[in-house]
Amino acid sequence: MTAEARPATPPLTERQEARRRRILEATAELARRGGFEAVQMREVAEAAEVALGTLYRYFPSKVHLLVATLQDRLQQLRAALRARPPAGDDPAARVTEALMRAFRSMRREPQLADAMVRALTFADRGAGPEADAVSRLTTAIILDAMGTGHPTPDQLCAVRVIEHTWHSALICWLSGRESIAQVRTDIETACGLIGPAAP
Amino acid sequence: MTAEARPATPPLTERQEARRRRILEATAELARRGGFEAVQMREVAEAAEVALGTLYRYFPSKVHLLVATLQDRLQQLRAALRARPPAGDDPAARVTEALMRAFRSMRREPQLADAMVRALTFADRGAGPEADAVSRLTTAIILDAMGTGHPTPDQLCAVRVIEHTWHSALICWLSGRESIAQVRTDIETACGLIGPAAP
DNA sequence: AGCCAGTCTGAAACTTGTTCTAGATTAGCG
DNA sequence: CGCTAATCTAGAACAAGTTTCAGACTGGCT
Repeated sequence: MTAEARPATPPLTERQEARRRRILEATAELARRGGFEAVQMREVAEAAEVALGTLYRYFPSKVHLLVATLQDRLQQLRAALRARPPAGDDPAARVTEALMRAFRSMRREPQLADAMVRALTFADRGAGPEADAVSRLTTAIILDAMGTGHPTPDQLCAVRVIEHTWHSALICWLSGRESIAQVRTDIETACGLIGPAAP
Repeated sequence: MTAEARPATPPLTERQEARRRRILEATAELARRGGFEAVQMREVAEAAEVALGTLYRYFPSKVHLLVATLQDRLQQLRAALRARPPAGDDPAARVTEALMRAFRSMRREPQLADAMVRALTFADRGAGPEADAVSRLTTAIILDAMGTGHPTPDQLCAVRVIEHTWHSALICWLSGRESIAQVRTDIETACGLIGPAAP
């Protein structure tokens, strides 16, 4: 836990850390306003007071940039969930609540959500590691909510299906193809796979 | 059933039908070779012997073009499945088999699959109707495989989760984040939601 | 202090999706 | 046939992601 999730990243100086943060801030702000297309690399660079080339040094593409933003948000979300964990009786209910809370935070800033999620689904092999990190974070959030010590293989399968459902339902909602109620139903249905589980 | 799925499309002349077909052919061919990024509008136009403006008249964006290609494939797939339906004993097994056959056809041309699926997930509200058609086709394929007359609401929920899983697992596999075996497991797990069902 | 390597900046260039325009072709119709 | 509206073509032009480059700046080292 102490070994932060930064495998091969050389330590950044303070100014560099600040730059990185400014970039992520600017990205989120632009995305909040106009979604994916409003996040234009030149504008991000300008808003973050950084040269375009520098932006590309920190984040090698628009997709990387937005996926990193998502990663950021998920980390905050996970922390919030740790601070006030879902309080259902059985694991399925807790996972549902956790994901619905996540969904609510997406609904609060739909344009930002759109930008981040579209970037994630668009991420190809080039952004593999970053997308992977997001996936691992999501898994961790679900496992946190389940609360069972070490999950069985069956449970891991269920978690993967839940994750797929969460992800795809979110996309459908963002493109107006699915209602909020349906998203909830889908998540509940998928969480049914966890079963009442062992006591 | 007789009212083809062409709501507002004025009837095309023979030459126009041929152009449309040439465009879709060229798209598939380019995609097969180099995936999403190899499908460049200028190249499609040239390969289809059509002016760029015409290409855009037929398909208002690259996303539309690729989603239409996917729609095309799914129709063929559905026909193939009708011709030789999956032969499992229970609905869950049949749906699994249908989806695994679909998956196999994707594996045969991974670059093409990549292009089509990336376009689909990238489709925003602008390409809503087209993406919807793809979704309805997928649902139809699953319902075909289930074989139950009219599904219960619960079953429809299950179908939606299966669809989400299929879709998202496919993306994960395409970006190298999930193995073929995992895709199968995920689909089987999701299909478990159908249950042995009523006799 | 002086130097080196790495980093940052500003600006231009390149790529590819998308739009626009002017003129040629075509289809349908009297 | 000859007319008209729609369609098609060729090509320029525009927009935004990405790359490149020369020069300025920074941080660490002796």
